[in-house]
Amino acid sequence: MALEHALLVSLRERAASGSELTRRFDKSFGYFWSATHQQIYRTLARMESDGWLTSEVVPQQGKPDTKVYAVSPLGEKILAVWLTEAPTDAPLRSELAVKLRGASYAEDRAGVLAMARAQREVHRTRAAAYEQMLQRQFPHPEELSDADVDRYLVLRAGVRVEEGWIGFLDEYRTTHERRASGATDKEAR
Amino acid sequence: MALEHALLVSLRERAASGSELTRRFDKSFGYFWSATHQQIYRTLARMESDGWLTSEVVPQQGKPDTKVYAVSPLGEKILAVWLTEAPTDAPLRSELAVKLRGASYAEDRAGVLAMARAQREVHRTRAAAYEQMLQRQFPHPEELSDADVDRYLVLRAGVRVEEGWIGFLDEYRTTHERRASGATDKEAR
DNA sequence: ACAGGTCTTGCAACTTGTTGCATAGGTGTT
DNA sequence: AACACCTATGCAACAAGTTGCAAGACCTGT
Repeated sequence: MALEHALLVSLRERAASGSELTRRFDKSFGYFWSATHQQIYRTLARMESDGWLTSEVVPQQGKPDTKVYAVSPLGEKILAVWLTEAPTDAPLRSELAVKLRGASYAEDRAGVLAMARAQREVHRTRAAAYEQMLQRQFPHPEELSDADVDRYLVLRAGVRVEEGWIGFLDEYRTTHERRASGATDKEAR
Repeated sequence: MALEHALLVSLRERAASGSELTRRFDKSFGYFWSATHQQIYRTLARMESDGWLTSEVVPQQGKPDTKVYAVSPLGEKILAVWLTEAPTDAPLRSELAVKLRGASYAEDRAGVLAMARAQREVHRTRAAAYEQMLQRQFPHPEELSDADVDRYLVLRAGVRVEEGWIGFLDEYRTTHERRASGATDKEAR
């Protein structure tokens, strides 16, 4: 599993409570590792009982107390080791790819093409969001600290992946448009 | 869920048994949707009892009987509808991104860079495999049937995604190399 | 004939992730 | 004080995905 390690990274960036972590995993961190608050609370509890984290109850202004977790020396050690290990190759799951591959079994190819066009917009919007975050958070990429340059670079990865999808969805659309217009005679086989 | 729909697509391409589907999901189909044989057998059983599939026991030469599933009219209908719906946005989970973002908490950045280099090779190899499949299976992309052009295009998506990672991992490496050599004075902040 | 292999199907137990709901402290409004 | 409303933490039940194992069919070699 790797949620625990994602939590270690986030907590090393700054100690936090479950709800604060939930917010992070809905925003920036969540762009490459998502989790629900339930998962997070449960995992934090387990990590603490395993000695990876320490916690401290902190009273707040105008809000209920929070339980703020920090990475213990054991947790730091575990993270340091994990970081250099090869990632366990993710199970690669693209619902979009399944749909596009199955497009010829829809009643109407136009419906799938419309979905693909909408999907292209989704990716375009997401890429734009990343780019805006890059500009706002890292206006001078040459002068970043060690930890910040990695946050910067991972955002760059996000942009590239999104652009990969956009490029593909354009290829998908133009290929099918060309076929629909020019090559109606070849439709059967 | 979407394994059921992935199975519908695969079974519409050609009726098959659980073990045959397991093989497909380890190869081509598995490049964008993976599943274990257990998942597949259990899901097929449920789909049949829900009337999405029909099955037939087929004796084989030199092997135990197999239970070959085919998509029922109900299954076809369900698939046709599903194909045009927007994909439920996948939970985006990149263990590599987590590791790269946390790189500054490793004992030694060199270890993470080595891991990243190895990872680049993994993606390069995978991209090459896709390209080979493209060349072998679709030597003449202009003359493909409706179902085949989609198989072709989805492979193209695979190539693009892999190339996106390669491009990023190159950027990652050169950025850190530049920092390590030139800018040792800025290391602290 | 029987030991050893492999193929197909499948059960059981476990882990991971999701959804719905609950409790308790705090605020603000009436 | 009573009420609605918000935040933070958490329980419980469920769904999805993984791992380990095994039974039965069939082959091959001895």
